[in-house]
Parts: sequence; structure tokens; C-alpha cells
Amino acid sequence: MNIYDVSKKAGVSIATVSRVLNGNNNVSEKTKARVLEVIDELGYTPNVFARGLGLNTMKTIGIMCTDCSDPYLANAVYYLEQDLKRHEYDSILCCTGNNIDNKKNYLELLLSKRVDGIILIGSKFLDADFSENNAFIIDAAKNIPIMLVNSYLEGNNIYSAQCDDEAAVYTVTDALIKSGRKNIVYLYTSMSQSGRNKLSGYEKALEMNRIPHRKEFVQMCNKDIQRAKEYLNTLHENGYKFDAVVTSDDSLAVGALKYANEHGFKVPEELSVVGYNDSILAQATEPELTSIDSKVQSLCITTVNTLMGVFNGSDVPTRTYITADIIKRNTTNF
Amino acid sequence: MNIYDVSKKAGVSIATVSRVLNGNNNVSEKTKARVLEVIDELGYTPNVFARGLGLNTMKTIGIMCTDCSDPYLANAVYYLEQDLKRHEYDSILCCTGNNIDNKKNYLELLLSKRVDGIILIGSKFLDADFSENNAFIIDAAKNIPIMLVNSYLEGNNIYSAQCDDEAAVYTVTDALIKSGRKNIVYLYTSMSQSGRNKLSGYEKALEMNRIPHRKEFVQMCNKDIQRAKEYLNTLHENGYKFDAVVTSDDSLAVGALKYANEHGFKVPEELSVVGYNDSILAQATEPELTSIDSKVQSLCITTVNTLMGVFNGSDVPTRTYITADIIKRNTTNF
DNA sequence: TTGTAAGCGTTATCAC
DNA sequence: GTGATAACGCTTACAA
Repeated sequence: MNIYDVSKKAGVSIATVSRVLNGNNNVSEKTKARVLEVIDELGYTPNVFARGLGLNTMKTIGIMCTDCSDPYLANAVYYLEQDLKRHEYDSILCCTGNNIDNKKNYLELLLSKRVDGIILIGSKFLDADFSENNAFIIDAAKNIPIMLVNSYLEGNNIYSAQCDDEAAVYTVTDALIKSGRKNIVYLYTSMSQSGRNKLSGYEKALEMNRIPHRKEFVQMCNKDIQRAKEYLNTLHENGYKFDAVVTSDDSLAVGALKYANEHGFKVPEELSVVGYNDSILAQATEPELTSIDSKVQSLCITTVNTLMGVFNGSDVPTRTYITADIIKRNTTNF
Repeated sequence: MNIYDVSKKAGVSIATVSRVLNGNNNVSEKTKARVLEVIDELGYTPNVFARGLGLNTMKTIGIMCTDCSDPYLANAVYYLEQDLKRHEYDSILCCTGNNIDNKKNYLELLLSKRVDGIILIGSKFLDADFSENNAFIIDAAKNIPIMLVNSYLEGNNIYSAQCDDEAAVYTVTDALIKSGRKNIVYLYTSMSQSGRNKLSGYEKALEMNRIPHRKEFVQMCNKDIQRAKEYLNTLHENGYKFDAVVTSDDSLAVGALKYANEHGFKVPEELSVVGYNDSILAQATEPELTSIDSKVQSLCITTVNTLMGVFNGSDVPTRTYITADIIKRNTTNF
């Protein structure tokens, strides 16, 4: 069934049907009612391909994330999808994994599907060391707007919304120091762009408080609870004393709690622990985790707003910062 | 840029370009090479709308889930998306929430986008009480195949892959009883289709072991850790004795552990606890949770396989069952 | 207010 | 092995 069937049955031309369909006002109320009636009767829906062919848009946004089984990224996908739908845009989701070629291929694919914009979630799409690995993003931006959620890349038609991760970790580390902690371990998941920002917050806080920086106190653990616990065990066995653990993800904070539990250390009295992302894990542990709320939802809403602004030609900011919240629970006493 | 530009530059007709594009063999090697060269040079990509208009397919599958921030559903989205991509299908994701009208609208929207099939994740799309609320699914199946992940609906062109939730809960409850537990509380998240199956497994295990069924021992708690803990507290305060808690989700098992912790009950000696879904939570607690692995990945792979079978006209099963695994950790001693 | 007709970029069916 | 050309179903000038 197509627009001709409707026009025939309604006794009007296809142009009139099209006008009704697109809310064009140059149709008499009477004709409009008649056409609508027929459309309903026939259960007619316009063919998006034909429409897209003419208009060259399908009101669809490509969303890319490296791993949508990650709670942080999954949340972002959820908020973005919701908010885009509010603006009558659909989403095509791509989970790319971490392989650079896959990322390129998926982006290519989205481009070839003629999406109207692309949102990249998380900073795993950026390569801080080899800028040539970011070229594919800059290239893509020549065709359509590229939106970055919690990462940043300089470039035309590229927009970014970020949580101020550095400030968040700085604040929390500083608060630990001010409350008397001197030996603070920092465990992180990865050296992504936001991973670097977080680490830098930790380092700056030490510096400002003239606390010497020890490389043994900074360790990568992926998102591995066990690995975090074991690393702290290793430190302990080797005679290192520490009284606080700051992490870049709640999972690592869970590992720290398990370490404390194994050794019978009181939390937060003997060991303070801070998580990141304020995920479900933060409320699942005993005691419950002090954690940093990285404001995914705000980030996503901002991203979609900016994108809509780009579409209708408004002046929009290229870069937006949002401040994290520190959610104090029972693993710290600052 | 379009196929005409390519044909002009290559000095052939658009038909030849199209043949090259679609791997048609009726092209001389020489011409083919020349066309490919020009395509590469121009960076030409075929317009999917025009293609879709002719073929009436866009090699795209609609995926619907009620809440992709839920770890179980997010995992499913991830596996499905991955596996569909392997088969050269893209995914459009819709997170519908639980409102029935939203569900209907989103499904309508996917249909209007001319997707080639629709996958519904989880049993929240089915209404066991009012079958008229399932009619929209049966309707949709008149146009394209509908795949159900972990739910079931009788109907033409509807296919389902399910985890045998009933058997899983039965087995685990039975094991608890056989190991000496007599007063087993069952906490669940919702009365979805799979929620009912799980409950039924619990009830059957009690029945088979001639243990009387107490309505106070069965309680709905959503996914709320606190609520689970508080309900157990209430039972305790009212003098009810129980020595095991079976749950329909790890989050509720976490609540049970918090309850035990508050009262100083030893786990598993004084209180056994069983979770469900074997999520990250199961490894985050102390002691770590015995949980049921509901085999999302297998479910998803099966679903995609079946769908591909439907597309190429193979005989495929309408309904597939997969058996859950019981992951024994430290909150049980059976 | 309405209708006619061109154009969007493919694929597929013919001829040759 | 290759080239014209119709067809897919819509939107939108332009005419009436």
C-alpha cells in the first residue's frame, strides 16, 4: 500500500495526501478530515525509504559505545535514547569494543546509513597518544555533527559535554588529606582521556598539599575487583602503609573494601575508600561507598540539547562542563 | 555524489556500476577493476534510502527493551547487537519503559521504519493477565518476525528463546531443603512472565518436599536492596524464623546479606542466600553470592540464529529452552 | 485549495 | 558483457 492507494480512495491527488501527512496548512479542513479517515481505515504508513530518498534524512542518530554492558555506558545509552526520542529522533546503537578498526568500521557504517548525527559515549574513542587515531572522527565531522559524551576533541562540527573528573578527584583527595590521611593509594581502570583527568586530579591534590608522590601508590586494575584487592594485599605484604584508597570506578573501591575486610581493618577509621560513578555497587557494599556521581544524565541531556541546536542552526557551545557530585556515605569521614 | 558520477567517471553505465556494487558476475574483470578504482577515488557510498526503496529492506533489526540500564537487559542488548552485526544486520534500539502505550508506540515506530525483524528482550512485554495487551505483538508479527528473549507468546511468526527459570529456582530451593533448610523466604522483583515461572519453581519445590507454604515468606521488593533488607527485618521483628532466602535478582540477595550482617547472623551457616542473574553484584558482596546464571548470551545467540533461519526460509524451532547454571559461591553450603 | 510532474539514487529487466 | 530504462514511494516546486 502506498500514497496512491490513499489518494485514490480519498478521491484526491497524492500531493494532497502528502500535504496532510506533513501538516501543510494548504488543505481544507474537509479534505484533511477525509484523507485522515482513509489513512486510518487503510492503516497506511508512509515509506521511510522513499521519504528519506527525497529529504536525505531519516531522523536517526547513531550512538556508539565501546561496551554497553558497562553500567556507566549503558546508563548513558539509556538517557540518550530517551531524550532523542522526545525530540522525535531514533537511535541506531553500535557497540564497538575497543579495537580501533572496529570503531572506524562502525562509524563508517553509520555514515553510510545516512544518520543525521553521531554520539560517541565515553573517552575510549579518543587516543591521547596518537592523534592520527582520532582522524576518523574529524573526517566524519565533515559530513555530520559528532557529539562527544565525556571526552573532548578539537575539531570543526565536533561538540563535547564533559564531567569535570579532574576537579572531582582533586576535591575528594584534598578532603581526605585535610581530614588527616597521608598515604593515599589511587587505583584506576584505564588511561582513557577521562582516566587521565582523574589521575591528574589525584596528583594535583598531593602536590598542593606537598605530599610526595609514590609510584607504587598508583596502579591500573581494569575493572577487576579481585585485582584491586590483590594489589592492595601486595602493597601490604611489602610493608607499605596506606590509610585511604581513591578509585576511578566503584568496582575497584569494592576491591579495596574486600581487602580491608580480609585484614580486619575498620572502614573508614583505618582505611578510607572512595568510589567513582555512584553505581549500584556503591549501595551494595557494607559499609556503603562514598562515591562520585559523574552526572551521566545531565551529560546526556546537554548532548542532545546541543545536537538539536546544531540541527536548527542555533549558536551552541562547542564544549560544556558539568561538575560532579560527591555522594558521602560510610567509607569516608570527611 | 551518486552512481551517475561514478558511471560517468568510469566511462560505463550505472547498471554496470550497480553490478560491481552488488557482486554480480556479469562484469569483465577489467571493467570491474576500473569501477572499483573510481569508487575508491571518489569515496562513493551507495545511498541506503534509494537501495531500501527498491529492495524494501534496510538490513536492520529493531531491539526493544524496557530498561537498558538494567544490567541483565543491557547485557542482552550487547550480545544481540554484536551477533546481529556479525550477520551484517544493524540494530535500532528502543528503551520503552513499562508503559503499555509507549511499548505500542515504539513497536509501531519500528514497523514504520521498515525494520526486518523485531526482538523483544525480557518478559516485561507480555501481559499474563490481560491477553488483549499482547495483541499488538501478534499484530506486528503479521508483517515481520517477532523474536522474544526470555518470554513466550503463542502466535504465528513469533519465536521465543527462554531460560528455564522455573527449573532453576526449583533446583536451588530443593537443594536448600535437602541440605536441611526448612524456612525459606522468597523475595522477587516483579510478576512478569519469567517472575511467575521463578515463583512457581519455589512453590513446587516446597510442595514436593511437603513443606507448608506461608504467604508471609513470599514478598515483592522490586529491585530495591533496602526494601529486601527491611522486609526481612519486619519478619524477624514479628518473630518469624527463617534460615534461607531465595531471590529472583542479585540485588535482593544483597539486601538479605545486609540483613544478616545487621543482626550478626553467619552466612551461610545461619542464613543461606541465593541470588539470580549472576551479575557483578554477586562478586561484590562479602561473602560472595551463590547465584543463578540465566544464560543471557546463549539466549541471544539462539535468538539471532533463529531469526537468520527465518530470513532464509529454514525450518526453525518456534520455542527454545536453555537450562540455567547454578554458580555456587559462599552464601550456601549445599 | 488542489493537481501535475520532476526528482531523489538505487536495483532489475530487458534488449543488444 | 553492457547499456537503456522502468520502477520503488515519497516531497515539493510550479501551474491552475
